[in-house]
Amino acid sequence: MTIGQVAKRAGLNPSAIRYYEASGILPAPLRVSGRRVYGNNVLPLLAWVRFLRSTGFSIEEVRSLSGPRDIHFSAAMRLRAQAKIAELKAVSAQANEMRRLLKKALRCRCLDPAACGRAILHRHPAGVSPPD
Amino acid sequence: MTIGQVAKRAGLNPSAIRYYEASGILPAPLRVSGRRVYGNNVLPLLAWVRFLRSTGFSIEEVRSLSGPRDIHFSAAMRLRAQAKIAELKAVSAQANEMRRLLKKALRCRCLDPAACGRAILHRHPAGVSPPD
DNA sequence: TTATGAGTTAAACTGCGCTTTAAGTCAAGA
DNA sequence: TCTTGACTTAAAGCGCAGTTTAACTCATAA
Repeated sequence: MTIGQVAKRAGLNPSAIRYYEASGILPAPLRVSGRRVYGNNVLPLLAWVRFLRSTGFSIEEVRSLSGPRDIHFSAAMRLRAQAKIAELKAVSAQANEMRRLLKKALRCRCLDPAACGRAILHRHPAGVSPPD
Repeated sequence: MTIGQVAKRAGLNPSAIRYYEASGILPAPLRVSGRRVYGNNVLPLLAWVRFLRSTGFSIEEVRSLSGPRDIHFSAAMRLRAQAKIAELKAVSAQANEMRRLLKKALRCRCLDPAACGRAILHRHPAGVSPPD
């Protein structure tokens, strides 16, 4: 497959695929007269990368996770994955809390944003130091 | 209060406060010999802005929400807030799904990341088109 | 043969939300 | 008077994850 075909099938831009290769998270494929030629095996790999990216792993993290090719979930990866799981839990909790507060704000009809801020943020979230 | 004092009490940098003012989400305060002088009323307002920002509203959205000063939750704002609530719900659900998949990946010990991707992504998340 | 379309590279650009920098102003304290 | 420290501005910089651009190559179809 050409890079364009891979891109289409993976739901990515060719530029993203080149970028992944340059970032070292995608192995350099064969070249035929200068052009990249991929086998089918690149598709699950790209799906895997997309999964990790959408899960919140940075490019750097994805790279560091793909160390020795023969051991998939190395100890290091397991650690990182566990950390990321905790992170995702926090993200979800934060989103839920913010949702709760926004709903509360929606129910409130005070005329003064400042006062409303005071009211809504009374039980203050995420490092907001409440006004005195 | 000077901008430095406001910044300290609001838990922000002076530059962020100036940035908010330049972005039109914070009213321009009085000037005394060129320097900004704030009243206490700016603190709940900043708390409010911080709350909206931490909830995921962009600067642009925060601006668009602070339209007519006398009506706090305008119809437009309620709409936007409702949209954001749905968004937050999706964020939370997505985080939970990713967490589920990562946990699944942690339990798996296959040797081939590609095959693992296939296995884990079998019930595919978030726009990942599964490899054939 | 020539045009077309898809590929190649390095380098610059994007968007967001600030932060940092450079150069200047100002009031108060020593 | 001089210094200090906090402020002022406009403009540039940052980090991330790609995208876009410019200039080029190449195989294929007309």
